[in-house]
Amino acid sequence: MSAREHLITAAKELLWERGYEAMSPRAIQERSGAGQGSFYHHFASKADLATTALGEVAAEMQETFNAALHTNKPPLERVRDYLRQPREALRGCRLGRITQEQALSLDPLRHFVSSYFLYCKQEIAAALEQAQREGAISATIDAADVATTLVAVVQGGYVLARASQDPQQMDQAIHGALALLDTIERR
Amino acid sequence: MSAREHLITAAKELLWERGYEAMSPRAIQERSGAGQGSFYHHFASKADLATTALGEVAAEMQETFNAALHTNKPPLERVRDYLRQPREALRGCRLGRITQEQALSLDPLRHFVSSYFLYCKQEIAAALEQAQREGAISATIDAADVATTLVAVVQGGYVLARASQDPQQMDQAIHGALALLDTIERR
DNA sequence: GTCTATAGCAGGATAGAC
DNA sequence: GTCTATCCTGCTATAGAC
Repeated sequence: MSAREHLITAAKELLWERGYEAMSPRAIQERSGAGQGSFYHHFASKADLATTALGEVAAEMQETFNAALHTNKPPLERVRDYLRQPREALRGCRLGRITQEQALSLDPLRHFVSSYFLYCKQEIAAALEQAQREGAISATIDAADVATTLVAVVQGGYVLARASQDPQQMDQAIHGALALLDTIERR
Repeated sequence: MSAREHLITAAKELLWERGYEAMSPRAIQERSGAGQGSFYHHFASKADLATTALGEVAAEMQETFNAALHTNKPPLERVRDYLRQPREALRGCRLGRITQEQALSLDPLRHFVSSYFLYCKQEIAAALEQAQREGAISATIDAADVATTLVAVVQGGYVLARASQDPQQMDQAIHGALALLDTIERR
């Protein structure tokens, strides 16, 4: 692996562990094994490296999301699969965390985050609409609203888990959402 | 208002706007109109001032929460009132934001946040249980799980709103939650 | 209680040699 | 491409006068 790739890998780790502001070029260099010279040879700035790193993170997260939502299962089951995906609740969301940082003002970074959430919401809404057409769930609910709610539950689950330093908070939030989903199902 | 109070007020504002790490003693002094001397005369450190400030914030937020939940309305309606409370979605949650900061390792700060969420969850769960006893909602759902889900929706709503810089994301998440709540209601 | 001066350190980046 | 040395700035806090 080249120095450039080592730097990106280190940045992805540190963005998750500490966030953008708290990720110093020094720390990136130490973790990657690359020196100052390599850093500023391959990237114009810390923001530049972070953009590359977060882009990779966004791509990975979208793939993970698709693994749950793009299967041959019935649509409502695919939504449940998304909710039930394993998550490292205490580490927080790799994209959502940017949301609470000054770095949110860096447009390229924010773009990755908002695009990811938009994608999740749209795919979940599409699945819910399909479930409605198939008569699996109530036709009166607003699929887009509920899709947003479900994505919010996951993000909120991270917040609650970190606040109490208890990963079960995420599980509880997810279980509650699954229970509510069961209720709109027609049997 | 004394210099001490000016400092606390400024810290509360800056904690909301920028978070703990990005809130410099300099900025607090400038906004409060107090000098270095006053700062370190009244508080031992930035962490000390932040603890005092966040304690006041937590108290205010609990009061706001109680305004919705502690009324004479039917329990399910009180839960809805909580969800429908006005929120400045783009500014984020004054307590939830700490969750994504290094400052989470400062135990006094984290305590305010986790206590607040615990309180909200318990009160909402109690209201849902009362609704169950009154036969207003399905008796089969787990009130504690759903209470956690609802608190998570609000926190997630902040995340989504900030990510897209669109306060409507919060409204959408809340609407979806209200729609799901309607579904568990017995009519 | 409040002021000014100052210290020590880390962040982010540049320069120029190799 | 990578290294070391160096720069400037701002953060957090202390010192000591008033």
